[in-house]
Amino acid sequence: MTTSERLIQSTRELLWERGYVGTSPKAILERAGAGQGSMYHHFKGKPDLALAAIRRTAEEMRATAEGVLGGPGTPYERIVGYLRRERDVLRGCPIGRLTMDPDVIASDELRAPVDETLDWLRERLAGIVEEGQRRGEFAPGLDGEEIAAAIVATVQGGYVLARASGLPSAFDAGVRGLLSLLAPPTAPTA
Amino acid sequence: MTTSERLIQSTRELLWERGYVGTSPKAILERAGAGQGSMYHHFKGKPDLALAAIRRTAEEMRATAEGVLGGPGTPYERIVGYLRRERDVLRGCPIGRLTMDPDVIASDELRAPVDETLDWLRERLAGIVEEGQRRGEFAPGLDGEEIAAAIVATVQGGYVLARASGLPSAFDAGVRGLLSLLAPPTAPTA
DNA sequence: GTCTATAAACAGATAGAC
DNA sequence: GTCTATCTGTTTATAGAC
Repeated sequence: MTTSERLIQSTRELLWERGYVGTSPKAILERAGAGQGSMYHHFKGKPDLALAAIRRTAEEMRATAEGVLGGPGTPYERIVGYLRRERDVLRGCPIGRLTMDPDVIASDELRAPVDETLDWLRERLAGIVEEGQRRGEFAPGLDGEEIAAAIVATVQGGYVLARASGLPSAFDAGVRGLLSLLAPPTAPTA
Repeated sequence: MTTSERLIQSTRELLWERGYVGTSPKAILERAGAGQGSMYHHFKGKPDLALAAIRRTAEEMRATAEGVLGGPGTPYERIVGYLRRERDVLRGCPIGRLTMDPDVIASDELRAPVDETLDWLRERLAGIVEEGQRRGEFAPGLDGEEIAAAIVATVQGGYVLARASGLPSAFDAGVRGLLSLLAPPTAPTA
């Protein structure tokens, strides 16, 4: 792996663990096994390196989600698959957590990939919900965009509950609650 | 206001704006208009002051929530009232955001008030959901604890969506989505 | 109680040798 | 391209004057 690549990977890890404000160039360099010079040769500075790292994480997250959402199954099944997919719950969402970082939110450049990723996810889910409505799986009165927003919010908020309590099961409880409300009448959970 | 009190208030503001990692004693002292000596006289250090600030914020948040949840109205109405109450959405949740702070999560002492507050809220909502079930407002098959977890998660995740996009409406969309699923059959939204 | 002085370590970046 | 100085300011805390 190239030095540039090692720097990006180390930054991704640290942004996930400690956020932007909590991550120092020194920590990145130590983890990457590189010196100051390498970082400032390949990147303009901490914000530039962080941007590259966030973009990379955003790409991967999108690909992972698409793997489930674009897979086989009915719309409801794909949504369940997305909500139930294996997650390192206590580590939180590497993209969503950046919204609590003051320096990320203060920078339109750093915020952009975060916004685009969550927006894409919401739109992708909205389309699936609407597909489910056309198939008679979900009530026709529902608003696809709003249901999608509720789904994404439940996931992001689930991380909050899990990290607060230290229990991954807190995440699952929220997901089960949402799914029990969303469950197609033809296949009730109870 | 006493110096000790000004220190706590300044810390509360900064923890909300920038989190624990992003808040320095220096910034607290400047905002409180106090010197180093005052802080180390009244508190053992940054973690001790932060703990006092977090506890205070937790108390207030609980009181605010109880004001709506313990107020008049049917269970469904009180839940709607809680979800729709005025919020500084783009500022995020002063308690929930701390779960993304590595130093808060790493400390059982700092995490405790965060955990207790969200846990209290979840239990309070669970009781209200169960009350609604007894009144025939909600489907009897639902699990109160899980629905409560979904409600809290939707709020916490709503902040994430709003801050990512810079639009408070993103929060509202998620809330509307959840409420449309939760709406009692006797009073549909559509 | 509150202030300033001092201090060791860190943050973030630049300069220039190799 | 990568490295090691070097540099300015910050972080977190202690010491001691007032």
